[in-house]
Amino acid sequence: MHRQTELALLGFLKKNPRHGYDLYQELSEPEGLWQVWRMKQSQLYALLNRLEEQGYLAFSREAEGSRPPRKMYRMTPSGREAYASWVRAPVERGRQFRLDLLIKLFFAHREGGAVVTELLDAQQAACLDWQRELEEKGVSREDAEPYRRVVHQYRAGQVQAMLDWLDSSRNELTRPIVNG
Amino acid sequence: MHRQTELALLGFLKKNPRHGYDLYQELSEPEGLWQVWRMKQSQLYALLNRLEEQGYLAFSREAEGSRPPRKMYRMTPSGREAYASWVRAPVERGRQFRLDLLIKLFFAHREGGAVVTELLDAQQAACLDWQRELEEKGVSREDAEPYRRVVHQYRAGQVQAMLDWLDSSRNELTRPIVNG
DNA sequence: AGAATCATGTAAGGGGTTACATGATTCG
DNA sequence: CGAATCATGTAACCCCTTACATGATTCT
Repeated sequence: MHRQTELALLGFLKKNPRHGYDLYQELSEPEGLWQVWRMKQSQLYALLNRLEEQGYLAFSREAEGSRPPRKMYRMTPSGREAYASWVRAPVERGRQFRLDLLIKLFFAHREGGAVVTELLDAQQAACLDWQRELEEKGVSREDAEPYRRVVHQYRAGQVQAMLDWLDSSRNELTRPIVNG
Repeated sequence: MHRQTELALLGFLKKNPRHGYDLYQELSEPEGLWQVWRMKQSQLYALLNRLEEQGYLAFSREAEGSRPPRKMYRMTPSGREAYASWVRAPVERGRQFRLDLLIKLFFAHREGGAVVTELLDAQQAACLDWQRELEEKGVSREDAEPYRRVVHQYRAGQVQAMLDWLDSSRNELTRPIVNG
């Protein structure tokens, strides 16, 4: 249970089976996920292999003329389950914001409905917990060590920026769908 | 020229030669660098090996009774140079703040004098450049794609949080030294 | 004719993590 | 006597990146 960013790829396969090359085309669109998650083609193929080994994907080979036969990937039931809980689960560490949370948000948003809200709410709760922990550790200005104060202020600033951004994202991503 | 966090270790060797075990003791002090940079002992030994291969460190073995002989590391002139420019150089990407910049700050601060100020100034300039770039890319609210807006706002929020924190750190780390 | 597209991969290497190895000495 | 300290490392594994391989087809 270590690496799980790759579960995101399942989000591309919810509706139709697709093959790797096709997935890479969509992944590379500069208006989409590419803004936050970039990889080489070979890396995508490696991730698909892993997802298949883990039982989240299954494929059938479809020969077409002379080219290497396409591997048409489809989600397994266990894949659907893993994806559904992945996309709703908040990230725990601050460093996972930049990549994992933005990826989750991409798929949560395109799925529409309550998913975005669930994710943003859960993430906000997680951030508030984190903020409380930081305050309890309480390296306030009484602390004699300047470096400790600076480190603490860095973290506090990060959490606060995340909370602010979560608020603004709720406005951006949930209202327009209702009013459209 | 890829990995350079390890140059930080040179900062421990400015005054006296030290051996690996000793360095690990200081690195592990919970009030110091340990707050932001943690590693296993074996990792430290690996980094020291690398620094030696790169010519930044030299060592002499000092046998003492039965134990494995200490490798007393000292900086080479090239090491001194590399360290001096490392500690003053700002980080370019946002993700290097959490680790690299906080480490730089740790050493810049303990060295006292103008080094902290130089680092903070250079980093502020780099952040302002980055902020300007983001504004030029200008994904403002006219942009029709909600996801692009959200990604942009995330980045803008990050830069702003960093700029605010750099300001507060200047107060924390430069004034107290003058008034002491 | 040469480049880009289609569609899959393998190989090599860099970097980190975890676990394990060694063997005397000092502490409780 | 057993645990922690002192002081060095090696080995295995995981993940990602870069580069290269293949071979037909379609675009310019």
